[in-house]
Amino acid sequence: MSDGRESLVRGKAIEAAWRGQAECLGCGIRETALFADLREQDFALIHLPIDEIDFEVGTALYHVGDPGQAVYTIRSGLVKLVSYLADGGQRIVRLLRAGDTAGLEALLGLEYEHTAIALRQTATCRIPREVVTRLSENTPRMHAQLMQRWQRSVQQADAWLTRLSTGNAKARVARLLLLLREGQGGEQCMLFGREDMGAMLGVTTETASRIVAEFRRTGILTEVGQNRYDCDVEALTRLADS
Amino acid sequence: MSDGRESLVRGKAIEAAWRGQAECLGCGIRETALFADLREQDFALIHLPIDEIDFEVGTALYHVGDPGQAVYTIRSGLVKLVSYLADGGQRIVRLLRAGDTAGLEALLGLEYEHTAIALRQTATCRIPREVVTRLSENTPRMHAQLMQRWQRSVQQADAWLTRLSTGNAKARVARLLLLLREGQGGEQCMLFGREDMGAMLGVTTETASRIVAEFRRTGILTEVGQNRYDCDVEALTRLADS
DNA sequence: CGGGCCCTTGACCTGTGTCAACAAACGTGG
DNA sequence: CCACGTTTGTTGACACAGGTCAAGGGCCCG
Repeated sequence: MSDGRESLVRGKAIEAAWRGQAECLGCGIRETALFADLREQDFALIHLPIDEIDFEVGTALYHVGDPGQAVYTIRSGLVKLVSYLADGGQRIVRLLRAGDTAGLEALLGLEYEHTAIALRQTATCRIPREVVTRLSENTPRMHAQLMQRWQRSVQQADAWLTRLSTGNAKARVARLLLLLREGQGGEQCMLFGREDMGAMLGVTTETASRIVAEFRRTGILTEVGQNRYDCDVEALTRLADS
Repeated sequence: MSDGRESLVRGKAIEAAWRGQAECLGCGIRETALFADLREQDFALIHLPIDEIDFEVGTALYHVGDPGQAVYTIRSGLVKLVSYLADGGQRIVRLLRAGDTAGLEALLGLEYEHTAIALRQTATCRIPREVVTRLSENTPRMHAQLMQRWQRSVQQADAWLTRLSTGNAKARVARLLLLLREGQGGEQCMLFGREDMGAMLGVTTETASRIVAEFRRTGILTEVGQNRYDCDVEALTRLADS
């Protein structure tokens, strides 16, 4: 079970000291993050601490239904957004990577819509809601960035439906592999638990397992380490649109 | 075939005269629309014509790939957002109803991400991109509304995945019917072509047809007119979470 | 009245879910 | 560091939901 609530018990979030505006300004990933377009003067508007928080694999950034008090910029790692279904099952509706923003709904004063769980060791910046609100009231640059973030979320959600939840199981797995490969250069890609794969693709754990196993037998995937695979992009692309 | 491109040929969009700011101010559905929170002074910022455009059933508001020059507020009717798949098939990723906004991606200078097609006679207001841009640069009220629109899109996309693309076909149809019923009071709901139903649920036309037919035989649905059905909400709710 | 179009239904077959067993990997505590 | 229990991945057998292909019927429109 990769249930976030349980995970919180065993895992532990590591909270770093407040870095403050100087750090934000010089942040290594700022150009891809929420604060990308901000100018020096804008940072003076930050009046609340922005914490750097790391999450162990399996721990939750936040849970569905929690009051949304902050957004999170993903500095590195991988986060799944989980929706729990009426029947108790779960469905992963999106993945967030370095540069992505989690919990935008907090900016509207809403509760979080999903549970966000780290799939790998993940580094984040926790930005209090009020900080973003104040910035976006005072600079159109923040405003534009927010629109882009929202648009990206919608686009990813749509792609998730059309690419990962459509077609037969083999094609879905192929598309997922291709999606994982891009965004981490090279021909390699890192997989995760079969249960999570199933929850992303809308198939059972067994089906996910069977297909990965078959891909390995046919040489489309070659294990090069702990859940790390080398993949035959050619073959996958062919399978992806079938 | 309910292909938007063909539809444009037979259908015809009816363009009304420009109503201008006075009309917007007094618009009957403004409180639910994009301009909901605007104040009187804000309307002075509108410097381009906002056309009222009606679309016949089957005609397209815009096509995927078109340069996004405007957003559309749906005044009444029903619009499907269609994504075309690699294999030539199509998938409906969302439905827009009165008060919803279509084509928000235009505000970022992007091409339209989908093809938007009227499922019923639909009345819209076409708002040029520059109008919204200028408004949102000058009033935080526009800004807040836009955020809400984006959030709503994401939420709907996620719900589409978890409710309409998960579980067995019967449950999906049941959830679709419940979704159609809400938002048009009463126990009634209006269906559309089986092909469209299939494209929404990720099943074939035949499966959609079979299930609707079965629901009619078992009395869960009762036809009360041209594609209009009375539905047993109890039974549907039971089927929906199975 | 004739031609399409869409809905419905049947027969058949394949893909996936389900249930169950086992193996491998992992973590934990002695 | 090893032994044990737990979790996770793999595989098989089987059943069934849904896809596919094909035919027929109703309805609207020209």
